[in-house]
Amino acid sequence: MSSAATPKGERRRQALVEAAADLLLEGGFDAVRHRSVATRADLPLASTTYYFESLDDLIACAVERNGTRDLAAMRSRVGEIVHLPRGSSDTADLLVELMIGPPEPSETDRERLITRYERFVACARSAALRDVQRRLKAQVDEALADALLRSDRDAHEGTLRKLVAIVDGAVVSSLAEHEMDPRELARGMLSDVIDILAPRVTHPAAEGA
Amino acid sequence: MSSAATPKGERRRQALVEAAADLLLEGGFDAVRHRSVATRADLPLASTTYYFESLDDLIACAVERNGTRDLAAMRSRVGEIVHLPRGSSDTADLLVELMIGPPEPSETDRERLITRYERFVACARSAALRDVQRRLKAQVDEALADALLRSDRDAHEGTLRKLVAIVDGAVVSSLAEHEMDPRELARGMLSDVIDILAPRVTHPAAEGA
Amino acid sequence: MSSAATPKGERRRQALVEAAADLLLEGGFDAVRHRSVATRADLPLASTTYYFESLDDLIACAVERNGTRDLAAMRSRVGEIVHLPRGSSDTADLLVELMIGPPEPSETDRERLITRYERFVACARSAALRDVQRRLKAQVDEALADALLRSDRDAHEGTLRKLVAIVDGAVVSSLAEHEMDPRELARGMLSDVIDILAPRVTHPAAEGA
Amino acid sequence: MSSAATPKGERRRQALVEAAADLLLEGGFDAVRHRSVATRADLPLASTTYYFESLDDLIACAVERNGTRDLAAMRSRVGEIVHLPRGSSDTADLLVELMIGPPEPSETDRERLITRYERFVACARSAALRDVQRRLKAQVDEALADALLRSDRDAHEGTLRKLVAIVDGAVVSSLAEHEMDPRELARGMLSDVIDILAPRVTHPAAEGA
DNA sequence: GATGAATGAGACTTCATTCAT
DNA sequence: GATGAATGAAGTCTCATTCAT
Repeated sequence: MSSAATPKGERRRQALVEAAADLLLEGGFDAVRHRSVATRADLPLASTTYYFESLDDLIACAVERNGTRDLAAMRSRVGEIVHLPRGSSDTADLLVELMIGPPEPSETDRERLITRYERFVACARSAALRDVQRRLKAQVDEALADALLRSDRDAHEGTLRKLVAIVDGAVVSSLAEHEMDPRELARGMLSDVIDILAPRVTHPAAEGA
Repeated sequence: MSSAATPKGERRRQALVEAAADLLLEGGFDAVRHRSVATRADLPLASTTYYFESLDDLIACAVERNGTRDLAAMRSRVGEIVHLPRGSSDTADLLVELMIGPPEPSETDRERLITRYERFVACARSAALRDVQRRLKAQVDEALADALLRSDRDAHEGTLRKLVAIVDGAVVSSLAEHEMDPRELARGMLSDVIDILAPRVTHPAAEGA
Repeated sequence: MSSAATPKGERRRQALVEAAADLLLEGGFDAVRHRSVATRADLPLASTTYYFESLDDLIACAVERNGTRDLAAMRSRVGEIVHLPRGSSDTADLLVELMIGPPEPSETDRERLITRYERFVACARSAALRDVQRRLKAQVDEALADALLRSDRDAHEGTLRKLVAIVDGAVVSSLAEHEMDPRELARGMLSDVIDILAPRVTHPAAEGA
Repeated sequence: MSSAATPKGERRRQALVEAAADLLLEGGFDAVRHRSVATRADLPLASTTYYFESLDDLIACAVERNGTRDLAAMRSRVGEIVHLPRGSSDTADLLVELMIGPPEPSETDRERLITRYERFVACARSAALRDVQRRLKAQVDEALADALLRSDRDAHEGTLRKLVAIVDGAVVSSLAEHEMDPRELARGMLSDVIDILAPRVTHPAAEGA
């Protein structure tokens, strides 16, 4: 039996989380309802309250799921990049690549991005989501540090945080302007700063060269 | 009679927008309902559908109102600052002061900040809000440029945009961590970058000195 | 227009109260639900929450309605009795007649009686019902005093209260024994006591004779 | 092992009855649910339907349990009273003491009282509860007769029943008026009647003295 | 122009009971 | 024998919107 590893109950619970997470991506928080989740998961309506204390509880799980997916996507991008970038513009590219994803994003990619910042902002009014986010943030920070500070352990973590903030700010700006590509915006914003800061971050040797 | 200029209908419409904007600040989008708005404005329930095509329409107006309030607050802070900052850390202080507001913020200040980023993010799924935001953004950018590029018209607008992005990114991060002060976070992130970029932005003479 | 006296809204509200009151009679508190009331009144489900703050509110109104009906029935029995009873057993008969109703009671009569004591007991756990009951009790006491102390204003009200308590106690006992007629039980219990007390209550002259 | 006498199944069954009886005291019939009972008894949810045909069945058992507790409390009060009361007011005191309990009642005492009359009234609509009540009533009557007619076997049982009815009626009245003490009310109501009836009931000799 | 009245749709949740194990 | 899992039915209540006046 292939399901031996995960008992049926847990599988169903996860199906609901998955369904809720998908709805979250597609339609935001307002799209997550007992009914919509149950229908999407092809499970009875009452299963949503059977497996979760409340809808807020289910939503928190879905948010975490999407955060984890987001993180996994980021990590898989880290894995795909074998060689560290040499020049400064490559550093911008790399960070953008990791945080935002590939160019010519699919609709899903865009939704994933929107959902990430919806999550950040939703934390402002929800203690439960703040808990979720705290856990996620630690892992994301670690993944990014792994990828970008790998070759230079002395580089300021603080500098990385600034670059991340620039990207976050760029993306948030781009969300409000449909026609603007968040990658381009973020890349443009990063480049100048990186020209000055990044060498010290990732390529101390490059400066000496 | 001061109300002679604005006919009753318009005054009522504005009262509803005002009420909805307040609710938006206090409780986010979910708090804005026909009934809650009408009650808050002390007007009949049906007036909310009489003066607005739909709840979404009313919400869009309320979002714009809050954006305008936010902008006005920013402008009034610009007016309060007589002397331009001298050093680089002052530039960070100034930008933070303008974008985030005074230290030891009131609950209202915090709500205003949350609401701003809720607005940004909500634009991602609402074309109507994007329209609103486009109009607002132009004015905010102008106000910030006025204040910060006043003494150096040649300075890159692009650089200002980067600094703004850093603050936006910092604030978005801080929303998810209740205990973290967005001002401190933003100031810290700005300072290093400004050490390098800002002199060219606001104080070209300072470098020569 | 025959409805000029009571506007439509009020008529509907009353129809709901009436429906709820009937359900209360027929099935007790558990039978009063939004759906059952709306169906019975042949009105939309949402009307129950439109006209009443909550189901408890509606129930309180229905309880009051039944109390008022009960009182009206009692008063009409007072009206039917032209001559005061002469002898002691007549006093028992009279009180029983007034408080319990005619012999060979219809099913409705029995339900009315049950509902009365359900009301008393429900007050123990519901402050809202206590308020209702306070109002009703005053009127019932007055009606009974009117009927029984009419000819002897000096008679102790306290004595009447004791007789009422005996009837109440008798009825409560009879509720638990289907086969026992509350009238018989109450009458039997009253007679002995009345032999001694009642003359002083209603027929002081009789003693002198 | 004290539990050897009662097999596990029976012990669990009783634990459920106990839990349901407690809930009945604390919150009335509405508080008794499969889930609340199981949780309170710290037993699996399904045990409630495993050991009982239905919730109504479980409730009937709980009602009986509370009736038995009530009876036991009454009997223990009988046991505490060594000397019979001398005067008539003592008879009122005694009956009140036995039926209602000690002055300055605890919250639990009050709940016990409420629950007793909830039981009486609930019988009106439930044949199952009437069966329960029939059994209980016989025992209560016997206990009261034991205590009050002990010294005078010839005294009318009917008279006792009247006194009991007065107390029942007084308590039912007091349930609807939170601020009124059922003991005071019952005592007041009894005293006059007892002045006349009670001597013949409990102390024929006392009169001669 | 304005609004009180109204309601269909759907929200979240509870719960008695069944059933496979 | 026991129980974890499950769910259909129904509960209370909210709400955007319509419409007659």
